[in-house]
Amino acid sequence: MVDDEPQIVRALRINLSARGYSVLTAHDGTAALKAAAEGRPDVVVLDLGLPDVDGTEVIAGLRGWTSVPIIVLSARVDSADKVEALDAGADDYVTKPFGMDELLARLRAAVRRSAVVEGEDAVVETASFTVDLAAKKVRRDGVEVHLTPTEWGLLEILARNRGRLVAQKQLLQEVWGPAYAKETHYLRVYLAQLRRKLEPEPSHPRHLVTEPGMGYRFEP
Amino acid sequence: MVDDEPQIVRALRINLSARGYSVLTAHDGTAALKAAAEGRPDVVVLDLGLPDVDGTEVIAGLRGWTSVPIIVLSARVDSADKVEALDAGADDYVTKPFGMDELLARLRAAVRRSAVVEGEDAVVETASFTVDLAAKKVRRDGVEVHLTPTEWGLLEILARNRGRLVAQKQLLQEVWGPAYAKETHYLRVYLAQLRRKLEPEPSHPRHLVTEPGMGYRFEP
DNA sequence: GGGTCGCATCAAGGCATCGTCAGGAAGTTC
DNA sequence: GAACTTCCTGACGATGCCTTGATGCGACCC
Repeated sequence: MVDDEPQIVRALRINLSARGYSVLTAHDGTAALKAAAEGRPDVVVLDLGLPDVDGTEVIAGLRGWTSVPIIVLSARVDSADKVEALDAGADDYVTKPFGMDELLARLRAAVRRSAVVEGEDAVVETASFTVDLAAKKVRRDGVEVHLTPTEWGLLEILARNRGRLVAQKQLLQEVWGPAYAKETHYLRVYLAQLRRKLEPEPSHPRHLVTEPGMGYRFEP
Repeated sequence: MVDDEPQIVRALRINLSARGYSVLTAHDGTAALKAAAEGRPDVVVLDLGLPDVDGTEVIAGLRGWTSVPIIVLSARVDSADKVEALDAGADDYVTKPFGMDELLARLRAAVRRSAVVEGEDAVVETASFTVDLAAKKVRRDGVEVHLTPTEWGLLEILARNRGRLVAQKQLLQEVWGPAYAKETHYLRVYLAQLRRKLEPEPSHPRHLVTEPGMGYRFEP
């Protein structure tokens, strides 16, 4: 959050913090570039009327090394300014005075967009095997293990809830559908298959643990 | 370009065409969704006040299968409308009347952003063939292999998601359109053609791998 | 000790999905 | 208008997955 007007910085900080964002602030362009390099923000809100350097130079300075979303704030409604800032690499341009709702919505849109880009591969590791949730791959001792759709469906839910107990009913409903909530036999068959494929000692599972009477737990 | 006011459509078409854009137009939401599915635009400019369906529904309809940038045009300045449209998945929101300069700058910004996403390694190599995503060309043993548009569409998605499993539904929706999500037979036919053209042993594919019941995977 | 309940394991049949081939419709090019 | 390309569709056999039943084991209650 880059602005030289303390009251705006303050208002934004309060609003953003209340919504769970963590906020870094800077009051001029030089400090902004430094803070961005150190803090690696997920999105930048940049006021154009800074005391030291021109706003477009800050944009250019950021764009030199990062594609972080930049939302420009400005009191200037002249379209030439907007064009200049956007063409310099800004992602959005909001004129002051602005509605907090709108700024937050534009912020969400910017973050959402860049989240898609990152598409990080969430990988869950255990002592004996590795689950790549994005690629839908499982490796054991480096070699890839083939899973059937049902096996993968089960493992995926357990891995996404790793460390937590997942109820039998939930597993059945999410993998087989709402009508199968009581077919607990399916779980036994497929958990046995998963253990045979993944556990070092299938009969003494260490990662795919049964919680008798309740459900199953993935222990990383 | 989706708007029910002919004069706006006309003004935009002239301006955009003069700058080298090719423009598809639609005058209501239904036609817009159809045109987008067929024409695969690089960016969508969408007026919210359409005669048939609500604008946010058009946004939702697009977001169901594509992440194409959507710039919303609207006469409504109320911030609640902006928030609704942006949260529905729009990338930008411009209020009428708008400056053509500004709209064009926002358009450039939107296209630039999505270009960055695409700018991953443009060349994907395997042991037996090479895919050049930027040039849309495939070479095998140095010689160029001709692919039909559909074959290329499939290979492109798989190559961009190399290493990752791509669901059948996603392939069908992105290549054939949202209405074809269940025509899995198409995939079998075209994967067979791609394998025949690219794999050393088409009946034992090593790079275009089937994951039964789930989808397909490109292994570099 | 007998009975019940929940869990693990194994095996086998039915059936959904996959790969393949081929023919015809629609559109393009010359 | 003929030759060609591309796409869609149907038929067929084969693979492998899901389901289901049978059996054994341990924990717990009576």
